[in-house]
Amino acid sequence: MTHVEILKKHNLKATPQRLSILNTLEMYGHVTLEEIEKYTKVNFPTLSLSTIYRNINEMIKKNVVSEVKITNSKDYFEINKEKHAHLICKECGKIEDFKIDTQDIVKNIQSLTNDKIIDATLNFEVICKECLSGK
Amino acid sequence: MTHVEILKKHNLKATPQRLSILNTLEMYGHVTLEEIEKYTKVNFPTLSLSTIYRNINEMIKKNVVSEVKITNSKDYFEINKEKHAHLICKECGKIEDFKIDTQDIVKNIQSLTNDKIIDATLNFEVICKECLSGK
DNA sequence: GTGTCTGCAAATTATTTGCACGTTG
DNA sequence: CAACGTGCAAATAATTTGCAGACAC
Repeated sequence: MTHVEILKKHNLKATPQRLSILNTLEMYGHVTLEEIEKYTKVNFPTLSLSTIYRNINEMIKKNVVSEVKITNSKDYFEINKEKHAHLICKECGKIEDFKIDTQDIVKNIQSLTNDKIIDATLNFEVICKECLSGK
Repeated sequence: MTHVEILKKHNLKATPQRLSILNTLEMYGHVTLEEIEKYTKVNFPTLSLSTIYRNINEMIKKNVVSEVKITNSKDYFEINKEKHAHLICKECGKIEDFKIDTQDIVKNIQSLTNDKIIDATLNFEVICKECLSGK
């Protein structure tokens, strides 16, 4: 689905500002607010910070974008895709998506509590292969 | 270990301010900054916000306290204990500690990536037993 | 054309800092 | 008593909001 289609599907007008924000998210995968500002302004110098805030919040509310919170670091944002976990390199800080079925984990864990587990947010601290190989 | 001992062990002087913050964390388990301010000031009305900020940050740096980041909610703080996961009730918002060995999960997952997995931060969205039973 | 969106400036909220004084070990 | 910690006020940073004009559909 194109970004235009995604926006329309969620009753958001496909403005150039929104498209450029989504484009930045697409290109960089996981970005902080300042990074969105920095990278997006390269191609869209007149974009204002308040528009970024308004749109990120709006798109989060509509489930187009989601927030990735990582201990001891800033908040990141990503385009909403299939559910996945994150691998966060302790050394270089890179964040990678990690496609595992979180429901598998949920099933394994469910027997350990009386609460009904609905879903899981999983962040793994890693040393990524590049850092491991000393690159 | 008492709070005084914990602080000394980390080269932090055991001031009444720090002890009262730790006491609030102990009593409530997981608290936001505003909650720390609110609850702590009941017994310590002169405590200043900047002292709370300074000490929370200091204690995080020294691993006395840790930050709990949950998608779509404020940051919480807790006293550092054995590694554990969190169960977050979608309905009432309550956060419970969930004592599972995160290393077990790490082991199960390690074969799926070439990154070296060091540790895991696990948050489970749940409906807690109280909400389930309609209380 | 109408309702939504944007940029700007101003308001509000959150966090940090400098400094003079108090306290801990 | 020396180093460290605190409160206060001021500085800075982060986020939100009101409004007038612009744009998407």
